[in-house]
Amino acid sequence: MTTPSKASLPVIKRLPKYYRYLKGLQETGITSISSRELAAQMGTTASQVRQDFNCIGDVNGRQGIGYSVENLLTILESLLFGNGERLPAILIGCGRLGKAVSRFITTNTNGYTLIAAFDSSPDEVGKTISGIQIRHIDELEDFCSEHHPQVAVLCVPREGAEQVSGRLVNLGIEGFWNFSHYDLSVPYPNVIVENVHLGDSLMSLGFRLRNQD
Amino acid sequence: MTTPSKASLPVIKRLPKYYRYLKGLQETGITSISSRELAAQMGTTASQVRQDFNCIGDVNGRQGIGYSVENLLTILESLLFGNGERLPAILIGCGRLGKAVSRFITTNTNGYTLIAAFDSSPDEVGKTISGIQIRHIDELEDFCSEHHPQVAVLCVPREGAEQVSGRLVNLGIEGFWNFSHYDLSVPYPNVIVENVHLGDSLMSLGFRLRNQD
DNA sequence: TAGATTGTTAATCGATTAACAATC
DNA sequence: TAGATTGTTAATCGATTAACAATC
Repeated sequence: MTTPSKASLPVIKRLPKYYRYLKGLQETGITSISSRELAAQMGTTASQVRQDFNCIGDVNGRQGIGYSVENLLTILESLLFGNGERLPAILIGCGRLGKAVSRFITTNTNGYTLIAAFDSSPDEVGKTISGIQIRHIDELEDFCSEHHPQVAVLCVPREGAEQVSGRLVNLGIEGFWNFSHYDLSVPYPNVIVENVHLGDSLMSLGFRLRNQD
Repeated sequence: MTTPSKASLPVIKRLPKYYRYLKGLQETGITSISSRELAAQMGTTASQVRQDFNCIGDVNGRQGIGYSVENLLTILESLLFGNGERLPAILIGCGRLGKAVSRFITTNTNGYTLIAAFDSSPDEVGKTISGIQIRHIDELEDFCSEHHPQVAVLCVPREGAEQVSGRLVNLGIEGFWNFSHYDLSVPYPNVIVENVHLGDSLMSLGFRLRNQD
């Protein structure tokens, strides 16, 4: 019996990659895979695969045979997507980028529902974006205390990002996806931020540190 | 005299954060900063700051005083942006997301110029996006061998990403910014890919490993 | 059975942090 | 000078890799 140790951040970051790769295997009808083969295909080591699997739960690997693809996917799905409920997300900023991203969220992601959109321009308020009425940013606090969105997608200009991210953190937003070219990790040290850059371009993803994995 | 050791990947990843923070200091008129204070403000340790600075070049810190903000910015700028020339970038996929991202590149990033845009739909070809005429994707090879773009921004649907990324790697593209919900690191192990995910959503940035830092 | 592969412990590697002499 | 701070070496910490008995 395994006592799954809490997965470290590097392990957690590898999980989506396992998930997508195993999903591909499942689609081609492969039902079982060894750590050695999985590692070779994914460009890592068999040791790492086994170490990783040992902290995510009861993977039930069978000596001489390998792991059940289906079983691994079930475990990874529950870790990555929880109970399958979509996280309620709100969009902040409904300009060109916000419009495209709202479409991206509603059509290309499985993990979220967009429940509201906010903008500071009176011209945009009342208009519809991906089937959702745009609200004025002043309604943010009232809306959040009533509907408790968990994720905020920031599509505001750089200058607005700092102020609005402060409000969002205070409102208990769990994570954010930030397209504002602004580094959110400085003001909120308790929030993990993944920054992605090429030159000085920045896109970052933030989430609160949870107690468990 | 310092013999700057080659910076490791974790160090490199921290550079943009130093850059942005120091830029903010410069704007408020601060000309000098100690590792201790910089670390406190950025949420790291003074040791790490000094270790990092020691591998990026001749930072010329002065005992008892600290580092010159301007000097640090100069060093970081040259590392992050090279000679200041904008990297020629091409956009693949001119749908809703592509349109927004093209705007984002031309207005919010300093490191790139968008030199071409491609789409597979004949309806889009010939139209203009952020001031650039959309070409048919079949022209990709010819265009690249003539103009040698260094970065590709992928805004195609997930299904198209694998095939087109293979073509781009063959064409010598140095880096890509990928909005296609597709993990590029599996097929190209020599390309460093930063994946950012929240649930099953994926955005990734890829770049070829260079010999030097 | 024999070959393959797991689960887990030990060894290695690398990154972060601490310490401190040098010196502004 | 005395206090502050660097540059750099040493110590610690954590993650990755190797090894191997257990066993399918």
